[in-house]
Amino acid sequence: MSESARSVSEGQQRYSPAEIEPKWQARWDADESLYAAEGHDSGKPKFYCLEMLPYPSGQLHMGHVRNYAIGDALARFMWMRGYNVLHPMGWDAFGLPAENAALKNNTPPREWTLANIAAMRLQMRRMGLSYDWATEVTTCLPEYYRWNQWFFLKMYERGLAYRKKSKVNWCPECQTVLANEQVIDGTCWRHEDTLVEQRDLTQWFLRITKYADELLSGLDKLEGWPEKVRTMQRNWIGRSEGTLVDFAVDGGAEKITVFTTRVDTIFGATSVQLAPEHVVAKNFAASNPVLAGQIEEMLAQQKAAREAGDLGAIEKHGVDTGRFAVNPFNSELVPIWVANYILADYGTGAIMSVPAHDERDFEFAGKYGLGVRRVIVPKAGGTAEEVLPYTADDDAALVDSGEWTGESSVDAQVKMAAFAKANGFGTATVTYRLKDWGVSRQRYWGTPIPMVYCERGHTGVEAGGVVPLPESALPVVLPAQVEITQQGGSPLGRVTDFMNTTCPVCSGPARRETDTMDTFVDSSWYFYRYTDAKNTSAPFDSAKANYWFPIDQYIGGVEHAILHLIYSRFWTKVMRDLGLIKNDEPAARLFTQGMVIKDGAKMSKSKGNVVSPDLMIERYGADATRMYALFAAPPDRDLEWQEEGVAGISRFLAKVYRLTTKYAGAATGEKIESTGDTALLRKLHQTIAKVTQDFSGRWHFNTSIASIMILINEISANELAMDSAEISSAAIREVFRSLVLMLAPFAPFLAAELWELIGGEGAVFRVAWPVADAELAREAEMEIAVQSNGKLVTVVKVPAGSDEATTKAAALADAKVVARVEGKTVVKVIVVPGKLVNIVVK
RNA sequence: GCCCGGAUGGUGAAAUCGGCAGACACAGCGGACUUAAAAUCCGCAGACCAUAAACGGUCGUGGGGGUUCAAGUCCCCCUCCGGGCACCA
Repeated sequence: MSESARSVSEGQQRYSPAEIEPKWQARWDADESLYAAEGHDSGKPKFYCLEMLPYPSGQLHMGHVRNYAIGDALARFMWMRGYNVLHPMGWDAFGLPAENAALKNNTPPREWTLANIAAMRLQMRRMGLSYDWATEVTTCLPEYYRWNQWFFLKMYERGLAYRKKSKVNWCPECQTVLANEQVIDGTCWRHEDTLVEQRDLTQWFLRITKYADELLSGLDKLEGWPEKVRTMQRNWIGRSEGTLVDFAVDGGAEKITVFTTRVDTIFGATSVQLAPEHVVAKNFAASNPVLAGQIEEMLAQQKAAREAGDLGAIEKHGVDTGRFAVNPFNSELVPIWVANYILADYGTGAIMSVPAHDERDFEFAGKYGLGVRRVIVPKAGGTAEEVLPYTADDDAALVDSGEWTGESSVDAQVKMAAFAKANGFGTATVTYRLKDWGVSRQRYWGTPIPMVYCERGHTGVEAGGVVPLPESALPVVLPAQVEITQQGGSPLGRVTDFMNTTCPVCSGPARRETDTMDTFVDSSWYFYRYTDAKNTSAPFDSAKANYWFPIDQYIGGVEHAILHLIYSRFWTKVMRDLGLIKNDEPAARLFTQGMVIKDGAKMSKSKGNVVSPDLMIERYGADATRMYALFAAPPDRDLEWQEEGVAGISRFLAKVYRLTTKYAGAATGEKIESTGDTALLRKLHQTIAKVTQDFSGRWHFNTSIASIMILINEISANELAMDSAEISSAAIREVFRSLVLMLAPFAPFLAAELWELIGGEGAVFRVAWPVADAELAREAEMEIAVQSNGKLVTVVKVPAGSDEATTKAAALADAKVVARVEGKTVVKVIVVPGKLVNIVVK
């Protein structure tokens, strides 16, 4: 007789996830309707639960497992609470790794990607994740990316997509352009050791800056988003109110427009500073070889510093051009300098330098002996010689500033801007740090940009000019047979069949745009497609999107706080303005989970501390693996992966299994109420209350699971009482039924198995969530801490609901309290009913 | 430099509204069961002091100060760690 056969014969089958999980997975896989969302007419409130879609690398990692365990627990809970839940999954399937793999393995990117998707979909099914696969979205398929192209054309029509030549970030490793958002500390977001170069290229941009103000003000309303993410986006948008002021160049026709946030200090300006790239600086240099050389040197130094990754470390320096500018407020001549710390791409690339009231200007003036002129003083004690630079603008007033002398700084900022405007030499303005989104990528594995260049040109289009394709020409399909190289621009440029086409307007020869779109375009609107994934005539049906949106809960890593989460907010606003949707923001609530750490560092291949989810599933089962991911730390904090902990959860599940199977027979028992029931039912209802509360509030599933463990410990401690019928079978039935239901969001396989064993009807995660009965949950006795002067003396028991007088009397009657208080004067007694008594003595 | 987080036993953590600090687990130790081990079950477990034992005492939530009958929790100052932004005019 075999080992396992004997244990079965004893009626004590052991918990075996290796048998339970594949069995249920097969049943679930066979039932397409199991996790399908219902229609708008379901009569239930809707709940859109979404986890960020993964890049199909081929392997789920623990970060994914954690992310999906959180989302899955929530989705299942919401089903059980009677919601119509949309819980979809998809693949962010374009991107460079597929091209790298193609180079390495000689596999076409499409094949490699689709194989990875199949592998990861299977892993997700093994995890028991409740996705509606009928709505699956794969961004690298033409059914999806044709709508990227469609949106691109819509944006082009509205001037939101445009082409311009500019300095762009170039990653030599990726051999492509990067958006500003993809440059981290001067390096590529995919290659932290690769410094990004600046190149002059003609590229496609999306006009995200048009929505800068709305993207910023909308953050205030996103109360369901972490403050951290909102702050990061605010900083990224970098709105700054100020004034543009034109300084005429003395002895020249040119003018220099400076941007300042402190126009009230303009009477203190003692120089104008230009970025080395500034056009006026270049013009001066044209007739001044010495200056030209100095500017050249400055640019070279900046380039070197950028390549060393430490732009901030170069010392501020500048050169006097020998020319002067006219301050339009007082007609004073101030010297024009070129300085290395002036940024060409912020504001106008030119500033007025006011050493008395700006830290950097003060430092710079000190170095070169430029004038320092105080024009702002504190309102209170304005005559005091406070230390310069004095940079405050609240409770500050102007001095030596002509007709504005005596004005407050804040008022003067408004009035002087208005004056400049009235006199035609300036205006109030708003500047942003946010730049338009460069979306051209010189890579193969991405969405082709639906534009052609008409070679001969036709009316309104010069030779080689841009012509948008008509919608009927979509999708522009990526050619399949492409030689992938990482040199010499987009691989599409070498596919002549693709390249050579005809102009849709004049039918003359034309060549296609060979750049592809940034993959962040794909992920900017994918969650709308889930609501209508099979639509072949539109990106989605507006009625469907309007029913489901906004996303009720979006869950993902904080690393997307700027990139994906700002692009997708932008896309939502564009789609709203196209009349496709009604919502202003994609997600009402956002949750950013912590990282998964091992041995003190984020899990990564390079650190060699990766723990494979497959291995964990093999050793402990999917239920134990996902439950551990929820138990080891609250979801917003970093989680240290300790395999012993997974083993611990596995032991807990085994205990649940043993006890539930042992008492499964109680389901058919007679219905007698017993006095032994009270304590066990009390613990049950306390547990239901706790777990329910955690779901609706802060998602501290670690404490939910802890409270279920306490319940199991209590059940285990009552085994004798249950065996001897001191506890009724009705109570036993209720306890196990609720226990299994509470387990369903965390350990769905085991819950399904046990639900069947105890005779439950239907799918366990569609059964109504148990409701806590406050009456049953109430303790009969309360433990009251008794303190003397705030120090614990003893704990006394009083009947539940005892009033203040009773509680106080019980505390004062305690022998230890009497001994402590004896011989001292009781100053006062503080009673917190149900909690504590504090006797203050002298 | 600026802006967010965070710091609690050997470890992960709990304490949700200012009210018994360390729930629940991991690792550990002791015991039961076993020829033995695994598994399982029972028990111990913040530090220090005291004690034959029991009862006990003192300290304790990064450091310092404050408010309060009462502080991990509130206020002020500081240290360290993680993250974001940064010559942004």
